[in-house]
Amino acid sequence: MKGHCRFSASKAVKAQLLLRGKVKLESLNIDPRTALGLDASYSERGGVGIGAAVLTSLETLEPVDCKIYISRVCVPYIPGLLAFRELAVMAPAASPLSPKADVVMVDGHGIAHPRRFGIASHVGVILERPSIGVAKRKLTGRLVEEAGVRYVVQNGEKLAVVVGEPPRGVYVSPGHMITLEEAASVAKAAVKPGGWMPEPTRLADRISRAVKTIVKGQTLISYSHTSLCSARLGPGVEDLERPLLKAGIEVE
DNA sequence: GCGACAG
DNA sequence: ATCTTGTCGC
Repeated sequence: MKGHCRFSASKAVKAQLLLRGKVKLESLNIDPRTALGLDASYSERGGVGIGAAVLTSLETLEPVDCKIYISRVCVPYIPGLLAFRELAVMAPAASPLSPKADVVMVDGHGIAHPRRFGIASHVGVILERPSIGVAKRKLTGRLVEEAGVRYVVQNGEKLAVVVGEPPRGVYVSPGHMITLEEAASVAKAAVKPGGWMPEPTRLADRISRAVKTIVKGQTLISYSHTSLCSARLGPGVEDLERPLLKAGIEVE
């Protein structure tokens, strides 16, 4: 039987309004050497979510460690409330690695959000780590160009910097414990030559998608970085242990 | 009422 | 984000 899913959008909004008071946008004050890239994929028919956290060197832009968390999901996607859907699988994947990361980079917006509390801010506050939002599309605000730099602006506030040329570009906004300028600088430096997405979130995206094929019962042909990963399983997906082990992914 | 709408 | 066939381009 499918478990009940209770989710109140109005209560979620209230939680955001409460938690956003914790956000600090002060300077990072260091040169970050590692970033933890976060993303999630879903096997919708099974109602299963896959959260991936990839610790990435900002010197080499190569992955150095990876955690996967898989669980049933039931919260719907509602624009502005993305975090409530993704955090359930993203946070458990991220917590063991976040102490080792200088900054957390999340697929989605930071303060470039209607209530200034996108998923990257939410993650930063929860993990108490500096965080950056990297989104492929704009959620709120308008585009303004200033001195050759394009910003997302709302109510006179600069919320995000556009890195690259959309749709082959990303909107970068601070999540927590970092400034807009620093967030943009870190994200830009994490884009490989010829690439358009910063490596930490790009790697998290690729790995979570690779694991999704296993969840769907398909065979993972080969993806070199999955061997770096270890997975943990939430309630209701214990039957995935075999296929994951067979694909070379350690299960804790 | 209308347009916009991360993943 | 996911689903999904063929199709267009490097």
